[in-house]
Amino acid sequence: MDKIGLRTHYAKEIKPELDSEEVVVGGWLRSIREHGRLKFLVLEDKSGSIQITAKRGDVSDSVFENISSLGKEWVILVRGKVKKNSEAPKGVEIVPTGIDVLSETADTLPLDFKVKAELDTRLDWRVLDLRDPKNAAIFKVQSKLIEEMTDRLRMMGFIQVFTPCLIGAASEGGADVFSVAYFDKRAYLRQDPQLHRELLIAAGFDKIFDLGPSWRAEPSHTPRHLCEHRGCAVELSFIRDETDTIKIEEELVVSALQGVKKDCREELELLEKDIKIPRRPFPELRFPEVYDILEEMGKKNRLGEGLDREGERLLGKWVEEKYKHEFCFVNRFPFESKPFYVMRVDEEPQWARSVDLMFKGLELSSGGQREHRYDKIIKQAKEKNLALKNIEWFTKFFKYGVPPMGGFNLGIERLTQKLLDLENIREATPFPRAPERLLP
RNA sequence: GCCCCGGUAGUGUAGAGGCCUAUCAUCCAGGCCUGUCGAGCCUGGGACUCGGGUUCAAAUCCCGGCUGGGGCGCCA
Repeated sequence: MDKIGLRTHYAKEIKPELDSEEVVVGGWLRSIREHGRLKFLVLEDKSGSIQITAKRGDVSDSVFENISSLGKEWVILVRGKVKKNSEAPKGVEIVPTGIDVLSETADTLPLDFKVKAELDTRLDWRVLDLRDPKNAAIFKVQSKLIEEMTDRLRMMGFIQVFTPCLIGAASEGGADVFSVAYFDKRAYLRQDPQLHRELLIAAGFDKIFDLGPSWRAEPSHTPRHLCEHRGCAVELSFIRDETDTIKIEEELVVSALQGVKKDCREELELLEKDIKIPRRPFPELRFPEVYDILEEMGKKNRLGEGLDREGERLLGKWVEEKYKHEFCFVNRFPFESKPFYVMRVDEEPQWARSVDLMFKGLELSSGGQREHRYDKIIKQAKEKNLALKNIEWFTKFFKYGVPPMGGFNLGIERLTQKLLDLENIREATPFPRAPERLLP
């Protein structure tokens, strides 16, 4: 491809070996340091930063004087000559022959790299906030996580599908849904791509994944909830039981972490994080033993109860102490606490083949084996007091040949948050949607 | 949805009825400086969330609004 764009090099590509070469770099002006007859600029682009050095006499008077009129975060294009210099930060700098201003800023910036602003303020000014390489690094890591998981899935024979975000009937009950006007009808934003994945399995797709958003209309004021989040949602058929989905999920998580550890060195350094690759297999805890563990730790539970926040934390702590592991699967949740479509253990119907993946005491995903037998689905829907008519669009297909299947939906933002120990999940999405935040 | 806590220059803070003409850092403007490292020094600029109330006196106490955070529920 022919050379396109205004630049000849990215900042990172300016190396001492290019000494004396004419280059053009472009980016944001991060710092201006004036020392009378000597002025330093730091220009940063997506690749990194490079120092621009102007000595009176070494550069033209107009370039020299012009530097004083520039401001932080202006977008500039610098033409100049590369100079190898051991006194420069990376052993190299650029002596400018011309500086073009592409864009200026208002007087005072609403954020300041030197002062740690509150998250809410940062999010109000998110675009500027993301210019801090530390904040941008989060999304380079996130991109890698997704890349590794989807590469791995494709390697294992999964194909990517898109299931609808707009649905005609609120699917699961439980979580509240957003409703939207749909011509003269009411539609809902999906809470989970779950049911349509099952239908594709019923169609014979065998191994699929959907990477996309889900919405929850819950006014959750916590550092781990968003109103809009993304999931890597996997579904596969002809499984022996829910432990097959566990194996796939484990594989994905380990691959993702290995990829980040290998390819995100600079980002992890900026974020001051070290990735521990989890030992396999991950511990798997099952109900009702989970009750015993919690009781051992001083928490009483009612039979039929799932995990609450305290339970999650205690379990995380227990696994950390007992197995020295940050991950664990929790299996065989009480059917009482799960939706109608899960598969129960036939011999012990109070327990479901429902699996959560926990990471550092937080639920990362939900899944397990789904009920594929029509009669059972109908029976379970009745038990949950669902109006059969409302779910007929889904259940009717199970009369026509559906194999055993299972899957899970792994929360991308939660994985990112826990992996990087971010205090708030809102830091793990560029433009978070929370009960009080719909802009920018 | 329930409970708890907060809101002071652009940003982050100090402040606990009169010591507030409001602290400090950063920021912005101007000045000095030939090797800085998100420089340093000097001068200047910039704020009490809004509306009521109590009091001789309110950033400070009380009530309400707006707004943000946290805990729980629910969940990815």
